[in-house]
Amino acid sequence: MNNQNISDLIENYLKQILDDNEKIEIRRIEMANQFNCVPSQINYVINTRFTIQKGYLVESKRGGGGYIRIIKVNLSDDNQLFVALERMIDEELSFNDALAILQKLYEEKIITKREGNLMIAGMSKQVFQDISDEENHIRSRIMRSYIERLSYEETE
Amino acid sequence: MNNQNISDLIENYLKQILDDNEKIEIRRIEMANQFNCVPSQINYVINTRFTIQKGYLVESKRGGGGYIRIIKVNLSDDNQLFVALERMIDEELSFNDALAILQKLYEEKIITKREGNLMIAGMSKQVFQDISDEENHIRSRIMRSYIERLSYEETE
DNA sequence: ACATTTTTGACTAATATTGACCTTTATTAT
DNA sequence: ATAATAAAGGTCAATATTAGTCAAAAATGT
Repeated sequence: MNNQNISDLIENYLKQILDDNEKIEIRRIEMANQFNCVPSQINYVINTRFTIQKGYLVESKRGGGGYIRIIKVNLSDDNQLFVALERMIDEELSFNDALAILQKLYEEKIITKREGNLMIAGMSKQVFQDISDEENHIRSRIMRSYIERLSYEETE
Repeated sequence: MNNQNISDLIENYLKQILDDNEKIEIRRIEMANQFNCVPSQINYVINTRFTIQKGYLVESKRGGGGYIRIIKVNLSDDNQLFVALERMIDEELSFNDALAILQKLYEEKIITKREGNLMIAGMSKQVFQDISDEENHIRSRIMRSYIERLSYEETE
Protein backbone atom coordinates (compact mmCIF):
# COMPACT_ATOMS: atom_id res chain seq x y z
CA MET A 1 0.00 0.00 0.00
CA ASN A 2 2.54 2.60 -0.96
CA ASN A 3 0.42 4.12 -3.72
CA GLN A 4 -0.28 7.17 -1.73
CA ASN A 5 -1.97 9.38 -4.20
CA ILE A 6 -4.98 11.27 -2.92
CA SER A 7 -7.49 9.06 -4.71
CA ASP A 8 -6.12 6.00 -2.95
CA LEU A 9 -6.22 7.77 0.39
CA ILE A 10 -9.85 8.68 -0.11
CA GLU A 11 -10.66 5.17 -1.26
CA ASN A 12 -8.98 3.64 1.80
CA TYR A 13 -10.66 6.04 4.15
CA LEU A 14 -14.11 5.19 2.81
CA LYS A 15 -13.46 1.45 2.69
CA GLN A 16 -12.23 1.45 6.24
CA ILE A 17 -15.54 2.89 7.37
CA LEU A 18 -17.38 0.44 5.16
CA ASP A 19 -15.63 -2.43 6.95
CA ASP A 20 -17.82 -1.73 9.95
CA ASN A 21 -20.88 -0.33 8.21
CA GLU A 22 -23.24 -1.43 5.48
CA LYS A 23 -23.26 2.06 4.08
CA ILE A 24 -21.76 5.46 4.42
CA GLU A 25 -23.10 8.88 3.68
CA ILE A 26 -20.82 11.77 2.88
CA ARG A 27 -21.03 15.37 1.75
CA ARG A 28 -18.91 15.85 -1.28
CA ILE A 29 -17.58 19.21 -0.26
CA GLU A 30 -16.65 18.04 3.23
CA MET A 31 -14.67 15.12 1.83
CA ALA A 32 -12.95 17.46 -0.59
CA ASN A 33 -11.99 19.80 2.23
CA GLN A 34 -10.86 16.96 4.45
CA PHE A 35 -8.57 15.64 1.72
CA ASN A 36 -7.67 19.02 0.37
CA CYS A 37 -8.77 18.32 -3.16
CA VAL A 38 -11.37 19.61 -5.60
CA PRO A 39 -14.91 18.23 -5.20
CA SER A 40 -14.90 16.47 -8.53
CA GLN A 41 -12.08 14.26 -7.35
CA ILE A 42 -14.58 12.64 -5.02
CA ASN A 43 -16.60 11.72 -8.07
CA TYR A 44 -13.49 10.34 -9.70
CA VAL A 45 -12.78 8.09 -6.74
CA ILE A 46 -16.36 6.90 -6.61
CA ASN A 47 -16.55 6.23 -10.32
CA THR A 48 -13.32 4.29 -10.43
CA ARG A 49 -13.36 2.48 -7.06
CA PHE A 50 -16.96 2.01 -6.00
CA THR A 51 -18.54 0.42 -9.03
CA ILE A 52 -21.28 -2.14 -9.01
CA GLN A 53 -18.87 -4.81 -10.25
CA LYS A 54 -16.85 -4.20 -7.11
CA GLY A 55 -19.95 -4.56 -4.98
CA TYR A 56 -20.92 -1.01 -4.27
CA LEU A 57 -24.07 0.91 -5.03
CA VAL A 58 -23.99 4.69 -5.03
CA GLU A 59 -26.90 7.06 -4.50
CA SER A 60 -26.83 10.81 -4.23
CA LYS A 61 -28.95 13.89 -3.92
CA ARG A 62 -28.16 17.48 -4.86
CA GLY A 63 -29.42 20.69 -3.29
CA GLY A 64 -29.75 21.60 0.34
CA GLY A 65 -29.03 18.61 2.55
CA GLY A 66 -27.46 16.82 -0.38
CA TYR A 67 -25.29 13.74 0.06
CA ILE A 68 -23.48 10.87 -1.57
CA ARG A 69 -24.30 7.47 -0.15
CA ILE A 70 -22.24 4.36 -0.78
CA ILE A 71 -23.89 1.02 -0.04
CA LYS A 72 -22.25 -2.38 0.08
CA VAL A 73 -24.11 -5.06 -1.89
CA ASN A 74 -23.70 -8.80 -2.22
CA LEU A 75 -22.60 -9.91 -5.63
CA SER A 76 -24.63 -12.83 -6.90
CA ASP A 77 -23.09 -16.28 -7.07
CA ASP A 78 -23.73 -16.06 -10.80
CA ASN A 79 -21.97 -12.74 -11.00
CA GLN A 80 -19.39 -13.92 -13.49
CA LEU A 81 -22.12 -15.20 -15.74
CA PHE A 82 -23.85 -11.86 -15.70
CA VAL A 83 -20.71 -9.93 -16.44
CA ALA A 84 -20.02 -12.21 -19.38
CA LEU A 85 -23.58 -11.96 -20.60
CA GLU A 86 -23.54 -8.21 -20.38
CA ARG A 87 -20.44 -8.10 -22.54
CA MET A 88 -21.95 -10.48 -25.06
CA ILE A 89 -24.96 -8.32 -25.71
CA ASP A 90 -24.43 -6.12 -28.71
CA GLU A 91 -25.31 -2.46 -29.11
CA GLU A 92 -28.43 -3.65 -30.89
CA LEU A 93 -30.75 -6.34 -29.61
CA SER A 94 -33.77 -7.72 -31.43
CA PHE A 95 -36.91 -8.76 -29.62
CA ASN A 96 -36.34 -12.39 -30.48
CA ASP A 97 -32.81 -12.36 -29.16
CA ALA A 98 -34.03 -10.74 -25.96
CA LEU A 99 -36.65 -13.43 -25.65
CA ALA A 100 -34.04 -16.16 -26.12
CA ILE A 101 -31.81 -14.75 -23.40
CA LEU A 102 -34.65 -14.53 -20.90
CA GLN A 103 -35.84 -18.01 -21.83
CA LYS A 104 -32.38 -19.32 -21.03
CA LEU A 105 -32.29 -17.48 -17.70
CA TYR A 106 -35.65 -18.99 -16.85
CA GLU A 107 -34.53 -22.50 -17.75
CA GLU A 108 -31.48 -22.02 -15.56
CA LYS A 109 -33.86 -21.00 -12.77
CA ILE A 110 -32.19 -17.63 -12.42
CA ILE A 111 -35.44 -15.77 -12.91
CA THR A 112 -39.05 -16.72 -12.33
CA LYS A 113 -41.59 -16.94 -15.11
CA ARG A 114 -43.30 -13.84 -13.81
CA GLU A 115 -40.07 -11.86 -13.69
CA GLY A 116 -39.28 -12.94 -17.22
CA ASN A 117 -42.69 -11.92 -18.45
CA LEU A 118 -42.36 -8.51 -16.86
CA MET A 119 -38.95 -7.98 -18.38
CA ILE A 120 -40.25 -8.99 -21.77
CA ALA A 121 -43.15 -6.58 -21.42
CA GLY A 122 -40.65 -3.77 -20.88
CA MET A 123 -38.89 -4.59 -24.13
CA SER A 124 -41.82 -5.52 -26.32
CA LYS A 125 -42.43 -4.07 -29.77
CA GLN A 126 -45.32 -1.92 -28.63
CA VAL A 127 -42.98 0.01 -26.35
CA PHE A 128 -41.10 1.29 -29.38
CA GLN A 129 -44.09 1.96 -31.64
CA ASP A 130 -43.16 5.37 -32.97
CA ILE A 131 -39.42 5.31 -32.48
CA SER A 132 -38.52 2.15 -34.31
CA ASP A 133 -35.18 3.68 -35.41
CA GLU A 134 -33.83 3.29 -31.95
CA GLU A 135 -35.71 0.16 -31.00
CA ASN A 136 -32.91 -2.38 -30.96
CA HIS A 137 -30.50 0.07 -29.47
CA ILE A 138 -32.68 0.92 -26.51
CA ARG A 139 -33.68 -2.69 -26.06
CA SER A 140 -30.03 -3.57 -25.72
CA ARG A 141 -29.64 -0.95 -23.01
CA ILE A 142 -32.69 -2.21 -21.17
CA MET A 143 -31.49 -5.79 -21.29
CA ARG A 144 -28.04 -4.90 -20.01
CA SER A 145 -29.62 -2.91 -17.23
CA TYR A 146 -31.76 -5.91 -16.23
CA ILE A 147 -28.71 -8.14 -16.22
CA GLU A 148 -26.69 -5.70 -14.19
CA ARG A 149 -29.51 -5.59 -11.66
CA LEU A 150 -29.61 -9.36 -11.44
CA SER A 151 -25.89 -9.42 -10.67
CA TYR A 152 -26.24 -8.20 -7.10
CA GLU A 153 -28.58 -8.11 -4.12
CA GLU A 154 -28.92 -5.47 -1.49
CA THR A 155 -28.01 -6.60 1.99
CA GLU A 156 -31.08 -6.43 4.16
CA MET B 1 -31.40 8.97 8.04
CA ASN B 2 -29.91 12.17 6.66
CA ASN B 3 -32.54 14.66 7.64
CA GLN B 4 -30.37 17.61 7.09
CA ASN B 5 -32.92 19.64 5.23
CA ILE B 6 -36.19 21.01 6.51
CA SER B 7 -38.27 19.61 3.67
CA ASP B 8 -37.32 16.05 4.60
CA LEU B 9 -38.15 16.74 8.23
CA ILE B 10 -41.58 18.02 7.32
CA GLU B 11 -42.14 15.07 4.99
CA ASN B 12 -41.18 12.58 7.68
CA TYR B 13 -43.33 14.27 10.27
CA LEU B 14 -46.39 14.08 8.04
CA LYS B 15 -45.74 10.53 6.91
CA GLN B 16 -45.34 9.37 10.45
CA ILE B 17 -48.81 10.62 11.25
CA LEU B 18 -50.13 9.08 8.05
CA ASP B 19 -48.80 5.69 9.16
CA ASP B 20 -51.60 5.56 11.69
CA ASN B 21 -54.19 7.63 9.88
CA GLU B 22 -55.90 7.60 6.52
CA LYS B 23 -55.62 11.35 6.31
CA ILE B 24 -54.21 14.36 8.03
CA GLU B 25 -55.35 17.93 8.14
CA ILE B 26 -52.95 20.75 8.78
CA ARG B 27 -52.87 24.52 8.83
CA ARG B 28 -50.15 25.81 6.63
CA ILE B 29 -49.11 28.62 8.95
CA GLU B 30 -48.92 26.36 11.97
CA MET B 31 -46.71 23.89 10.14
CA ALA B 32 -44.50 26.71 8.98
CA ASN B 33 -44.15 28.02 12.51
CA GLN B 34 -43.52 24.57 13.92
CA PHE B 35 -40.72 23.98 11.45
CA ASN B 36 -39.51 27.52 11.42
CA CYS B 37 -39.85 28.02 7.69
CA VAL B 38 -41.86 30.16 5.31
CA PRO B 39 -45.41 28.98 4.53
CA SER B 40 -44.67 28.33 0.88
CA GLN B 41 -42.19 25.68 1.88
CA ILE B 42 -45.13 23.61 3.03
CA ASN B 43 -46.47 23.78 -0.51
CA TYR B 44 -43.07 22.77 -1.80
CA VAL B 45 -43.03 19.69 0.40
CA ILE B 46 -46.55 18.75 -0.58
CA ASN B 47 -45.94 19.26 -4.28
CA THR B 48 -42.76 17.22 -4.30
CA ARG B 49 -43.53 14.49 -1.76
CA PHE B 50 -47.27 13.93 -1.72
CA THR B 51 -48.06 13.45 -5.37
CA ILE B 52 -50.67 11.16 -6.84
CA GLN B 53 -47.91 8.88 -8.11
CA LYS B 54 -46.76 8.49 -4.55
CA GLY B 55 -50.29 7.59 -3.55
CA TYR B 56 -51.60 10.76 -1.98
CA LEU B 57 -54.46 13.11 -2.68
CA VAL B 58 -54.37 16.67 -1.45
CA GLU B 59 -57.32 18.96 -0.80
CA SER B 60 -57.29 22.43 0.65
CA LYS B 61 -59.41 25.40 1.47
CA ARG B 62 -58.45 29.05 1.85
CA GLY B 63 -59.95 31.70 4.03
CA GLY B 64 -60.97 31.50 7.66
CA GLY B 65 -60.84 27.94 8.95
CA GLY B 66 -58.71 27.01 5.96
CA TYR B 67 -56.73 23.76 5.86
CA ILE B 68 -54.61 21.43 3.82
CA ARG B 69 -55.74 17.82 3.90
CA ILE B 70 -53.55 14.94 2.76
CA ILE B 71 -55.28 11.64 2.05
CA LYS B 72 -53.65 8.27 1.43
CA VAL B 73 -55.00 6.61 -1.70
CA ASN B 74 -56.04 3.06 -1.14
CA LEU B 75 -54.99 0.87 -4.04
CA SER B 76 -55.86 -2.44 -2.46
CA ASP B 77 -59.06 -2.83 -4.41
CA ASP B 78 -57.74 -4.73 -7.42
CA ASN B 79 -60.57 -3.72 -9.69
CA GLN B 80 -59.87 -0.06 -9.24
CA LEU B 81 -56.13 -0.46 -9.17
CA PHE B 82 -55.27 -0.75 -12.82
CA VAL B 83 -57.69 1.94 -13.81
CA ALA B 84 -56.12 4.23 -11.23
CA LEU B 85 -52.65 3.41 -12.46
CA GLU B 86 -53.52 4.15 -16.06
CA ARG B 87 -54.65 7.56 -14.93
CA MET B 88 -51.42 8.19 -13.07
CA ILE B 89 -49.25 7.47 -16.05
CA ASP B 90 -49.11 10.35 -18.46
CA GLU B 91 -47.62 10.38 -21.95
CA GLU B 92 -44.42 11.40 -20.24
CA LEU B 93 -43.10 9.72 -17.11
CA SER B 94 -40.08 10.91 -15.14
CA PHE B 95 -37.81 8.46 -13.41
CA ASN B 96 -38.85 9.73 -10.01
CA ASP B 97 -42.53 9.25 -10.76
CA ALA B 98 -41.84 5.76 -12.06
CA LEU B 99 -39.99 5.00 -8.85
CA ALA B 100 -42.86 6.32 -6.77
CA ILE B 101 -45.41 4.19 -8.58
CA LEU B 102 -43.41 1.01 -8.18
CA GLN B 103 -42.76 1.80 -4.55
CA LYS B 104 -46.50 2.08 -4.04
CA LEU B 105 -47.11 -1.22 -5.86
CA TYR B 106 -44.58 -2.85 -3.59
CA GLU B 107 -46.18 -1.42 -0.49
CA GLU B 108 -49.53 -2.74 -1.68
CA LYS B 109 -47.90 -6.15 -2.12
CA ILE B 110 -48.74 -6.28 -5.82
CA ILE B 111 -45.14 -6.83 -6.80
CA THR B 112 -42.13 -8.21 -4.97
CA LYS B 113 -39.12 -6.10 -4.17
CA ARG B 114 -37.10 -8.00 -6.73
CA GLU B 115 -39.70 -7.47 -9.45
CA GLY B 116 -39.79 -3.79 -8.63
CA ASN B 117 -36.02 -3.52 -8.77
CA LEU B 118 -35.93 -5.21 -12.15
CA MET B 119 -38.64 -2.97 -13.54
CA ILE B 120 -36.81 0.09 -12.28
CA ALA B 121 -33.62 -1.12 -13.90
CA GLY B 122 -35.44 -1.26 -17.24
CA MET B 123 -36.47 2.37 -16.90
CA SER B 124 -33.36 3.84 -15.31
CA LYS B 125 -31.62 6.95 -16.61
CA GLN B 126 -28.69 5.01 -18.00
CA VAL B 127 -31.01 3.24 -20.42
CA PHE B 128 -31.73 6.55 -22.12
CA GLN B 129 -28.22 7.99 -22.02
CA ASP B 130 -28.00 9.32 -25.56
CA ILE B 131 -31.66 9.72 -26.43
CA SER B 132 -32.82 11.99 -23.64
CA ASP B 133 -35.35 13.72 -25.91
CA GLU B 134 -37.59 10.71 -25.84
CA GLU B 135 -36.69 9.51 -22.37
CA ASN B 136 -39.91 10.27 -20.52
CA HIS B 137 -42.02 9.26 -23.46
CA ILE B 138 -40.49 5.81 -23.78
CA ARG B 139 -40.44 5.35 -20.04
CA SER B 140 -44.16 5.95 -20.01
CA ARG B 141 -44.59 3.22 -22.64
CA ILE B 142 -42.47 0.79 -20.69
CA MET B 143 -44.41 1.43 -17.51
CA ARG B 144 -47.74 0.97 -19.26
CA SER B 145 -46.49 -2.26 -20.68
CA TYR B 146 -45.49 -3.50 -17.23
CA ILE B 147 -48.86 -2.52 -15.82
CA GLU B 148 -50.69 -4.24 -18.63
CA ARG B 149 -48.70 -7.38 -17.99
CA LEU B 150 -49.47 -7.24 -14.29
CA SER B 151 -53.14 -6.89 -15.00
CA TYR B 152 -53.10 -10.17 -16.96
CA GLU B 153 -51.46 -11.97 -14.09
CA GLU B 154 -54.27 -10.92 -11.81
CA THR B 155 -56.87 -12.77 -13.80
CA GLU B 156 -54.90 -15.85 -14.80
C1' DA C 1 8.31 8.25 -26.12
C1' DC C 2 3.76 6.75 -25.30
C1' DA C 3 -0.22 5.23 -22.60
C1' DT C 4 -2.77 5.37 -18.56
C1' DT C 5 -4.24 7.37 -14.39
C1' DT C 6 -4.89 11.29 -11.49
C1' DT C 7 -5.76 16.09 -10.63
C1' DT C 8 -8.05 20.40 -11.62
C1' DG C 9 -11.49 23.66 -12.71
C1' DA C 10 -15.07 25.68 -15.62
C1' DC C 11 -19.53 24.74 -16.67
C1' DT C 12 -24.05 22.23 -15.80
C1' DA C 13 -28.02 20.20 -13.30
C1' DA C 14 -30.91 19.13 -9.48
C1' DT C 15 -33.04 20.35 -5.21
C1' DA C 16 -34.19 23.46 -1.39
C1' DT C 17 -35.27 27.97 0.57
C1' DT C 18 -37.24 32.44 0.57
C1' DG C 19 -40.27 36.24 -0.23
C1' DA C 20 -43.22 39.25 -2.86
C1' DC C 21 -47.54 39.17 -4.82
C1' DC C 22 -52.18 36.77 -5.87
C1' DT C 23 -56.68 34.27 -5.00
C1' DT C 24 -60.26 32.35 -2.27
C1' DT C 25 -63.24 32.15 1.66
C1' DA C 26 -65.10 33.72 6.05
C1' DT C 27 -66.35 37.33 9.07
C1' DT C 28 -67.65 41.88 10.34
C1' DA C 29 -69.54 46.44 9.60
C1' DT C 30 -72.98 49.35 7.37
C1' DA D 1 -77.86 42.24 1.55
C1' DT D 2 -73.63 44.31 0.38
C1' DA D 3 -69.16 46.01 1.00
C1' DA D 4 -65.05 45.99 3.40
C1' DT D 5 -61.77 43.53 5.90
C1' DA D 6 -59.41 39.64 7.76
C1' DA D 7 -57.69 35.13 7.35
C1' DA D 8 -56.39 31.65 5.25
C1' DG D 9 -53.81 29.08 1.27
C1' DG D 10 -51.39 29.35 -3.85
C1' DT D 11 -47.93 30.72 -7.37
C1' DC D 12 -43.82 31.88 -9.20
C1' DA D 13 -39.40 33.43 -9.76
C1' DA D 14 -34.98 34.63 -7.56
C1' DT D 15 -31.38 32.82 -4.87
C1' DA D 16 -28.83 29.35 -2.33
C1' DT D 17 -26.99 24.86 -1.81
C1' DT D 18 -25.55 20.87 -3.21
C1' DA D 19 -23.65 17.25 -6.62
C1' DG D 20 -22.37 15.82 -11.75
C1' DT D 21 -19.86 16.16 -16.24
C1' DC D 22 -16.22 16.67 -19.19
C1' DA D 23 -12.02 17.72 -21.04
C1' DA D 24 -7.46 19.71 -20.42
C1' DA D 25 -3.25 19.45 -17.79
C1' DA D 26 -0.17 17.03 -14.83
C1' DA D 27 1.75 13.00 -12.99
C1' DT D 28 2.93 8.33 -13.25
C1' DG D 29 3.84 3.91 -15.27
C1' DT D 30 5.87 0.92 -19.16
